Amino acid sequence: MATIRELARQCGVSVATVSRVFNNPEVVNPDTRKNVLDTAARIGYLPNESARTLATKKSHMVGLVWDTHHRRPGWRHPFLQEILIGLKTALSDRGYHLLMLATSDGEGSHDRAVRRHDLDGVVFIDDGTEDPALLRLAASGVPCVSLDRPVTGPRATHVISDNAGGARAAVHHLHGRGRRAIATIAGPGRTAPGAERLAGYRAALAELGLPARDGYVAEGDFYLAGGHAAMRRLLELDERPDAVFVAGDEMAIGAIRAVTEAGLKVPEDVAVVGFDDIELAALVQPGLTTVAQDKAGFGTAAAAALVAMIDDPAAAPPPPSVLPTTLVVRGTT
Amino acid sequence: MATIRELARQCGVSVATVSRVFNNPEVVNPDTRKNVLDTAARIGYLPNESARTLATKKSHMVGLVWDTHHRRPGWRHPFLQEILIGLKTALSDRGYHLLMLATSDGEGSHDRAVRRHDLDGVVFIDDGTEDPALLRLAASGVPCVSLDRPVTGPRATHVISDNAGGARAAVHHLHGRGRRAIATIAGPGRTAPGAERLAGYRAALAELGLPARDGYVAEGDFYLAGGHAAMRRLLELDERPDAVFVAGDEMAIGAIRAVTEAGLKVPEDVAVVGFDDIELAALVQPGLTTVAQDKAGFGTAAAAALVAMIDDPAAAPPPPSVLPTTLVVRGTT
DNA sequence: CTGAAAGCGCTTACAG
DNA sequence: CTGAAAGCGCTTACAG
Repeated sequence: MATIRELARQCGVSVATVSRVFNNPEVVNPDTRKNVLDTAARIGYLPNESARTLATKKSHMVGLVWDTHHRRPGWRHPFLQEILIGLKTALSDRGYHLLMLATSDGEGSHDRAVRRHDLDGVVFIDDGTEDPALLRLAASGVPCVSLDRPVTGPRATHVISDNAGGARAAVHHLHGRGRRAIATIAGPGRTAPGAERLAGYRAALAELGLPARDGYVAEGDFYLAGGHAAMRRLLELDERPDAVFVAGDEMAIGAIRAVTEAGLKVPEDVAVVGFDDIELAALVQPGLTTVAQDKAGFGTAAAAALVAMIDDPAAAPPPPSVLPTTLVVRGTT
Repeated sequence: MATIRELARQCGVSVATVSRVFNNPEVVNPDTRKNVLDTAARIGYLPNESARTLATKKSHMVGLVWDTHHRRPGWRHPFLQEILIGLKTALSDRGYHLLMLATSDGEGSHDRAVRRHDLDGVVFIDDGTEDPALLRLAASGVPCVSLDRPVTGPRATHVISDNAGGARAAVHHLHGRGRRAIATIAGPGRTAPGAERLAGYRAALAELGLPARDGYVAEGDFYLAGGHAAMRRLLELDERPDAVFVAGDEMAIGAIRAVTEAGLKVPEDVAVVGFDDIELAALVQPGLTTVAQDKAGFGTAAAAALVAMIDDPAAAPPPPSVLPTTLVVRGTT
């Protein structure tokens, strides 16, 4: 592979000049610039990234921490693919690559990988665990953006859906459909989406003057089986709910199954609203009414926040992005 | 950050010795080795990857080419997440990170990124397009493994499901259920899975002595809407099929919808077998009988092939991995 | 078993 | 606008 030295030789200039052509083009004479560019294209010169990183401490790579799955086996994100597309696209438009950080590597932990590779920033996808390496990272001053979970750090911010708002909209919708005995199947309280959606549910009840009955809150785990089990508990109540706001679509589908198995009908006997708007929501019969998240928005917002921090090391971290949600009404309400 | 020089100073040895401790430990005196390791841990020394890569030309990173989605908008993999988990885990166990290669970056194309970053290998996830940059890459001698698509190159191999075998099993299963008018909804002929599953279907018909009727082959696009449209065409045939092998689960779900909309029943009037065994297959009602692919197997097989090529630059590429499939019988047959 | 030295391919003050 | 030189943090023959 041609090196900068070789290119410089062929152009009859110094390596410094070649370097400037690529990094600071406006400072070099237009003619020599053109000459360098042309012969670079001709001989197939490509700057070596390791050498650049070594010299500048900028790797043009952003780490992605996802799935500490040795700890939470089977953990899945409901729309990881959409997030990755959004992230990758937005990042690459700005010249950054995404490095998927391994969890079980010999480097020990994520913060080590970040230092070893001179990563310019990192994005976490929350898996609901408290990873000390992640907290160290956020505290270390490396630009960090966390998805679905607040973080604090000198250069850390997060992007999250308007979970409470979405939950409120769901409950108001149910109320508008004439339902008054509205229960909820919540996500795990240790996750921000779980906690915030539950808070939104409660706020909506208060706004609507509906009583907050203890038994009407069943906690699930965001998975189908959890939703199924939670719904069964709800159906055994003396005052059976006539509607349920479920904090995740997978759980909602499990819940619907439980309703059907009990010989009841959705939405006639029990109306159901989910959260997420996963692909499946439109495919089940009847279609699932749900609170749609801006899936691609996670990636683009994260990339924008990251790049802002990287570009201006002195700036305060951007405020958290709160992505609006949209109620999508289908057949279950 | 502590550098090797600083660590060497603190240990009273040369940087060469420190380097050996990390790269060739058996060659250094046990006592000095221990000393180096201990003080490295104490002062938090971490070897800088860019410097290592610059010196050795090994980056310990593998590129992932996925989603040239500016060209095929909306393209999705039915089980990308499972593949990524398998890949990442297997690779990281061997000390490699995964770099997601951007498509729209300033580097132009994938083969450039590979050279710039000294990537040790690359894995492609087929999107059904012919990317010249990918062909160049495979031809260049960089270790390559392609998923779901044959490639040729001095150090290239691929991993693919036993598509024909799976298709045959599906048709034989339908035949065993007493069906004799068995149609198929095929994937795009330009993709290997599309072509091979169709070939398997035809082979099975021949084995069973069933006629191969022209109208019984409808081509879809692997997506729901395509399966729906294809099924409608099949239902309009004079000799309506009583069974259909659909080359992908999403299409199968679309096909089932078309059957239902036509006032017919699955499986009574038309039995359906899909391919993939996506999560959804177990969730629809009735459950979709389908040919399951070894989803995690893609990642682990790819990682193994890649590492084998990386570890032995002189070796011939490993033969293609053909992953066995499994028929999962549920309610649609 | 260990050290001195060259080299990997860039960038960036510093002079001019 | 351009060049000479130092430096980024490692690895690896080559001697000893």
